Amino acid sequence: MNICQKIKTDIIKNQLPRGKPLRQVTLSSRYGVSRIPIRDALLSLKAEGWLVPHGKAGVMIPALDWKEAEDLYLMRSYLEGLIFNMAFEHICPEDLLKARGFLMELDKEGVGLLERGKLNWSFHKALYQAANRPTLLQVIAGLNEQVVRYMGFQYGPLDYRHRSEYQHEILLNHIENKDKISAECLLKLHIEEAGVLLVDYLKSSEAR
Amino acid sequence: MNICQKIKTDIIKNQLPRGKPLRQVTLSSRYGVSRIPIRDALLSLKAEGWLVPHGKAGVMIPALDWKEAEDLYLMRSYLEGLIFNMAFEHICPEDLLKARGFLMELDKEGVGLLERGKLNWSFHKALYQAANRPTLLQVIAGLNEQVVRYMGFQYGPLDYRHRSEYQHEILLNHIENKDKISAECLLKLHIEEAGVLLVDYLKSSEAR
DNA sequence: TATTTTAAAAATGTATACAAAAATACCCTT
DNA sequence: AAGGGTATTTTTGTATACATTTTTAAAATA
Repeated sequence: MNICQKIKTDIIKNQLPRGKPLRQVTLSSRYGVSRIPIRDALLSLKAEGWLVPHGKAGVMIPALDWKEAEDLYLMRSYLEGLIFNMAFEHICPEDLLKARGFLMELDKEGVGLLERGKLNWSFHKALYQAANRPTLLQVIAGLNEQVVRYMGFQYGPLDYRHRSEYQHEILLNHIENKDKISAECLLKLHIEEAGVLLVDYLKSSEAR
Repeated sequence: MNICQKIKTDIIKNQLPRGKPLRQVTLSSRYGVSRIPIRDALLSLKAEGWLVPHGKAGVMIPALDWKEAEDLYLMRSYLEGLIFNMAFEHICPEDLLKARGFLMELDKEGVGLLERGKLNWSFHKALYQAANRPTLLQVIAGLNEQVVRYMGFQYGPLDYRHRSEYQHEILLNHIENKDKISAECLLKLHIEEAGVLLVDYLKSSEAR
C-alpha cells in the first residue's frame, strides 16, 4: 500500500484534520518517510480532488458538501445511463458472471465500507466494459472515486445495503431477459436513490 | 509560467517525443531546473491525463486518439447541455456582457490556438456559472482541458472559426430572447459539430 | 484600542547526493 | 542463430540540506 492509498484511507476514516492545512513534516513523521514522497502524494491527491489548495501554499481536506455529492450522483446517473445504453447489446455471459461474482462478495458480512465501495464500482464497471468506451469509462471511474470520499461513515437506514444488493440482482435479471428499457431505468433510479440518501444524510448532519 | 504550463505547451506544440518515455533528467536540463520540480510537474500532469504511465516506471505522452476525442465531445455536449439548462433562468445581463467580451477577443486576428481554446472555454463558462453548480462545472472544465490536448494543429476547414463565432453570437441572441429550447439545442449542436470535425480530421490523418 | 510594520518562526520549494529498481547490452548456452 | 541469464548502465525513488516564501506574533505608531 503506497502513501497515496494510506492518506486516502486516513481521510475516509477521519483520522486527519479537516479544514486546516496538512503539514508535510507532520505527514512524513506519521508515515515514516521523508517529505519528498509525501509531496508526491499530496500533488497527486490534489489533482484527483482528494485535497484542495489552502491559501497560497499547502493543501487541506475539503469539507464534505451535500451539493458536491448531489452533482456527483447526478453525473453518475446521467453518464452511467449513457454508457450502459451503449454497452447493453454487447454484454456477454462472461460479463454477467463477473458481475455476479462481485455481487456475491458484496453479500458477505464483515466487508469494510471502503472495500464495499470498490466492489460496488467493480460490479458496475463489469457491465459498462462492453461499451468499449475507455475515455467515457475513465471519467465515470473518476466520479465513482470521488464518491468514495463520502463513504467514510455509515449513512442511511441499515437495510439500504440489502435493498441495493436486491436492485443489483434485478438489474442482472433484466439484462438476461434482454429488457433494455427496464434495465436502464432501474440502473438510473438505483444510482439516484443512493444519491438522494447520501445528500439527505449530509443535509441533516450539516443542520446539526 | 510554471513548469507544468511549459510542458503542456510543449506537448501541444509537438515539441516533445510522443510514445516514448519522457526522461526526468532530459526535462530538467531542458527547463533548467533540478529533477524535483520536474517530478512534481509529471505527477500532476499524469493525474490530469496529459501523460500516461509507460511500463512500470516513467511516463509518456499519449497518442491522439479519435475515439477519445469522440467521447470527450459526447460528454461535453451531454453535460454542458445539462448545466446550461440549469443556468438558463439565472443568466443575468452581466454574464452576457462577460461572454460578449470573450467573443470580441476571439474575433481578433493573430490569437494563438492555445489562447483561442482558453477564450472559447471562458465564453462557455461565463454562461454556465449562473447554474451555481461548482462540481458539475469543474468536471466540465476538466473535459474542456482535455480537449485542449487536441488543439495543437489547425484542423477542419479554415472558415470553421467564423462559423463557430457566428454560432456563439446566435446563442447569445437566443438567450436574450429567453428562447431556452433554441439556445440549448444550438449549444449542443455547436459542441457536437466541433467534435465531429475534430474526429473526422483525426480519422483521416490516422488513415495516412 | 486598532492598525500597520517588522522581525522571527515555520513551512514549502528546490538542489544535490545516494539507494533501489528498471532497462539495456553483453556473453554464454543450446 | 536464437534464447536466456547475468552484469552493467541508466533511470527512477528517497533522504538530507539549503533557499525562498508564507505565516505568525510581537512591537510600534496613529
